[in-house]
Amino acid sequence: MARRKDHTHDEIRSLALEAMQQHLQQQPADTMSLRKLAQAIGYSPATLINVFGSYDHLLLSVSAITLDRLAQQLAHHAATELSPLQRLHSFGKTYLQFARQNPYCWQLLFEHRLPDGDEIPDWQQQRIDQLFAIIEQALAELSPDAENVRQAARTIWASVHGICTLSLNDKLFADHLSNADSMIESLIHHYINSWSR
Amino acid sequence: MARRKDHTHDEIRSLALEAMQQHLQQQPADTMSLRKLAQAIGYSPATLINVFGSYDHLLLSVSAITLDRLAQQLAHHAATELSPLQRLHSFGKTYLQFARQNPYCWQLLFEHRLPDGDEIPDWQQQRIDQLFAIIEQALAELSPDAENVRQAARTIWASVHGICTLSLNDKLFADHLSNADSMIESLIHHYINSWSR
DNA sequence: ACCTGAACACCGTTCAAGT
DNA sequence: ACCTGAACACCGTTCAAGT
Repeated sequence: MARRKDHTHDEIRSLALEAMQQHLQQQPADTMSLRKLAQAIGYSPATLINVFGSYDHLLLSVSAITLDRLAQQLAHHAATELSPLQRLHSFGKTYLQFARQNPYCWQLLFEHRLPDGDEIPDWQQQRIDQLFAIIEQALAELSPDAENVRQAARTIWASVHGICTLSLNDKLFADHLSNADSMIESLIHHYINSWSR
Repeated sequence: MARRKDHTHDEIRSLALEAMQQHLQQQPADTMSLRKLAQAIGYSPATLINVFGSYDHLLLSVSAITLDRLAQQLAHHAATELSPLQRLHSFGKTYLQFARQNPYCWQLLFEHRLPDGDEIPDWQQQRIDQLFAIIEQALAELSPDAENVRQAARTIWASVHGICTLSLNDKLFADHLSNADSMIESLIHHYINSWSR
């Protein structure tokens, strides 16, 4: 058949990741497949398996990019001239906004699991640690107790995350569509109000 | 081939749902399939499609049962002789415990989405409303403001849910394994502490 | 009327064979 | 060495044909 070899390994990587991300702007991950993706970039399914190891690892690479984009937006909106409390509210707002603007990337990031014994790579966890750092920094300015800060940061993140998840999946059963925003505000306001006392 | 007809429609329903639930005690939903399930109960895949409409609707029926089991446990542990605050803590604790004891049922319940335009049936939403009622009842005893109660109930539920989700998926990156418990306690304590003031 | 075998249009992955 | 066609072992769903 037609030999390709027009691209290096890394170029094929980029082509595939780009095509997948473009798909995720419109449709959920499970409407794409290795075969469709391969056809979209003009290579065979087997080539993509060669490059990424498996379709699951291809999806994991997309999630890594999503995590980077999320981290970038969060860092950008948490400008240090804001007060700690303002930064926390900004974190929640930006997190929800990102989830809304990238629903299918976001779903993939948090719902895709590697099969069986495959472990989440270290570089993926390091990315998450960076997100926690934003919250922890703000909290540290509100309370000196380090261990408390670790737990409070995780509690706030997970709570904000839960509100976003259920909001995206329409499982909040709230009256107004915009309720997730005020729920996050309410959460951060009340939690910090008591926690930082 | 061998005619079955040994069972009524409803009996086939039960057989399939039972077999799926048994599978979910050990393995995630995506390791089962319509074909395997059909074979497990001695019918053809097409029969299950006849009975449930589609494999997706079969999975939805399993989730309905899961939701009922969850509601039952929550109601059981929220005995009215406890104080409102105690009942809220009991809710969080029971919710996490259920998620831990039924990880694959729980994942299916919250991650499975019907394709495209299929709406979540009314009877499923009614089940969720019952869960909110438990929280709302406790909150109502702490504050008279009805609209506030609705939002606070949803905020607390979604937050507890988020902590459970991330804990189950090992995405909390916490030091101790038992941290989800104390995070939920922290969340409810601080939120209510400020909210009910 | 109820059930299903066979067909249909797909999957991800492997690997011998081609260039 | 790099890539892939074809094969393998699966999917969910449909429907004509059997009882």
